[in-house]
Amino acid sequence: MAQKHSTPDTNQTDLDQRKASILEAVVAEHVDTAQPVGSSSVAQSAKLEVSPATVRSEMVTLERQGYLAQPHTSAGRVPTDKGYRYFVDHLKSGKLGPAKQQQLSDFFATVRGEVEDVLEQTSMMLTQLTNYTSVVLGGSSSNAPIVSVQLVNLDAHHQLLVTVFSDGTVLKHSVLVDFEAEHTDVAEASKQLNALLHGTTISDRVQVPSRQDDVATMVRESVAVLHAEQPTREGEQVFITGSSKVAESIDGVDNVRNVLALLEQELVVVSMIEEVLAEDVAVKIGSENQLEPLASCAVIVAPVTIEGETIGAVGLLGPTRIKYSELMATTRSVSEHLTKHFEADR
Amino acid sequence: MAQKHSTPDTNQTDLDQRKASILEAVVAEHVDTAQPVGSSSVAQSAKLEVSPATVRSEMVTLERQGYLAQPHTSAGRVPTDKGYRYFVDHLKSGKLGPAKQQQLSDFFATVRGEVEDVLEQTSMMLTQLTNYTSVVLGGSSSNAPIVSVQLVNLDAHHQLLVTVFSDGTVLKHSVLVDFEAEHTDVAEASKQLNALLHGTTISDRVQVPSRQDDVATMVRESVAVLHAEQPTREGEQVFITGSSKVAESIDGVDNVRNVLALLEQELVVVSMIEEVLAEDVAVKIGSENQLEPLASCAVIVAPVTIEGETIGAVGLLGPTRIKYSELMATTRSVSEHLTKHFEADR
DNA sequence: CTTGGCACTCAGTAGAATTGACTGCTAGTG
DNA sequence: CACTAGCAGTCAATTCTACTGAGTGCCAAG
Repeated sequence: MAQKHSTPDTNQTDLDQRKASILEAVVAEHVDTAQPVGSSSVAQSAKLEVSPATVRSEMVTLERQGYLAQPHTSAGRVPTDKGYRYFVDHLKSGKLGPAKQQQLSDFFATVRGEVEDVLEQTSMMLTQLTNYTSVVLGGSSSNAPIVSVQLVNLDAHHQLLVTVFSDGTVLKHSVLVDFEAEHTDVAEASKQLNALLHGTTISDRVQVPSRQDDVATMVRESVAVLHAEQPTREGEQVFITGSSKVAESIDGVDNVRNVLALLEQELVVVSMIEEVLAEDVAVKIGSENQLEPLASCAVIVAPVTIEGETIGAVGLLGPTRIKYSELMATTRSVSEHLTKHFEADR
Repeated sequence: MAQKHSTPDTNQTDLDQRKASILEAVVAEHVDTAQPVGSSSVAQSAKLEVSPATVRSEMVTLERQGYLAQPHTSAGRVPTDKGYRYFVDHLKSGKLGPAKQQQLSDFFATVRGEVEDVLEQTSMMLTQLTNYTSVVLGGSSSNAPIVSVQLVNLDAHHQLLVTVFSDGTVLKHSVLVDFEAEHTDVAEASKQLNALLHGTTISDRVQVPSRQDDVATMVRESVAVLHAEQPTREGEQVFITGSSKVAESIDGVDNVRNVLALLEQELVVVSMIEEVLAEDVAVKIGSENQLEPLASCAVIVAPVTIEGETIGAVGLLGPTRIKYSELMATTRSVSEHLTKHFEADR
């Protein structure tokens, strides 16, 4: 069998040179026009000098193999998710246009301020640059050691616990007590808390005093409320920009609604991004996404690392019909810039 | 002239009893069906027992006066913005269904945590309750006096200034110095800052030491960076929930996009809400909104006050075609609950 | 002033005819 | 055997036509 046909019919991961070119041409044109593309236009555009008829027969096998699909009999072909996947996998990493490269450099040269602000502005910039929805993730603080803890009196029954972590994150929690707290006691509790917690992380457990006086009570309360932080992944920072772009790039009102609803659930977004990162895959196409509403979307993600450790991520969300090469380059570049930016800060 | 016609033709603010009923009926049915409403259905639904023909002639004058409009000759009538305005102005304040009332009470009975969290959850609840986009605004911190200031060492050149305000707001700023800061110096600077700033507000100007030693420099830097906060309205908290509802309630992809884009610019939203509050009007209908993209939207806003002072706002955004009575009651109720909630905290 | 009646208007719908961009197939060619 | 030209077939999209029906404006009579 395999000798009879020059192209074996098993599910192979590599395609004929010509088939690959045809697939590439189909992707390119469909990304461009949003229309199904026919054999004749492929025959013209692809480097191969063959007749439309030949292209057609190739497309038939590409369709059988699942790389292309036909909306209906008399229409042209459209890439399937698998088709895009092949295209992406065999993409030689494109580079960024010099104009955009410049724009990026300029941005990172001028941006400054708190980490949150930088991340948010990066997200905005990315949206503006690509015209798609952008997601930027900042790492959770739960691993950083505590640098300072302070209990502040708001009123007699009402204290505020302010915790500063070594990475600059600040967390606040209110602490309520059922006695009238003296200023001096609050100060003392603050001191003890510092001694107790300095250098520990939020997941470390510490020995709290069991005495029943006011100071000890406040210390116990404070530690408890801080440790309660753990399970809820507070401190994860998510910046989603350009949700409105969903409305113009995704079609179908229902789709738009579902994707927007999804974006509103930030936790879902975070876990989605993390899943993608964990698999060390930078692109998820259509149904490759676990989340049903994203069946018509493509997600591009790149990690932000410091000293080899992933501390965040940069993501883009668009329809499957996007310029993968360009957007992947952009995303990669932004993540690299961010990495460099944070390393310079240390 | 005025004697001949019982209804003078000048632009009066009050309508004939019967015209009012007709307008009301048109609004009611159009809100319900989203369709233009015809004379006969009005004749049936309105309390008045008149023939469709009579209704028709009344509708002609209502249209001439600008309360109604016809999409095209052979269609029914649709309320104009002015029509809705009249309807809203003459609405006797409706009340909330007992089910929703219960739901609200339950929510506020169980909600707790930081102010931000309460506001955010309120926004979510409001969206869930109404199925429209909800905006909740928390007051700016710039007016609250400072309770505590602390300078924390992150590394040698890198300090973090943590400021706590009497209302529980916490602000952080990084402070960079070009010398290696001693731990003891940082502690001393922290102490001086506290002495200097405790009790002042962010807009108060204070005397800073002019000495050139390390401690004084850090103090100066810190005060400067804190006071720089002023112009940018940091500390305003905006919680926008249910943006995805825009996609289902507003029609026209372009409209959806524009409204979403607007919501993304939080500053714009804030100023919009503030404008509405300043005029002490709770509802803006269609073109009454200054912002062009909102021409097909209605905005309902209610203030949240503590001791007579406005510290925030609760808002709803939907199409002009909404149940004003119910939603206004809901918004009012939520704002009252919030007000009570925060007063109880004091 | 109100009403029933009537002619008129016009968006929306349904069906038929047409178009045109495709394909799949087949027979022919180097 | 790979390729191609040509042709018949398919089917969404478009256009046209006729029709329907909700709703109006107007008028004449009560």
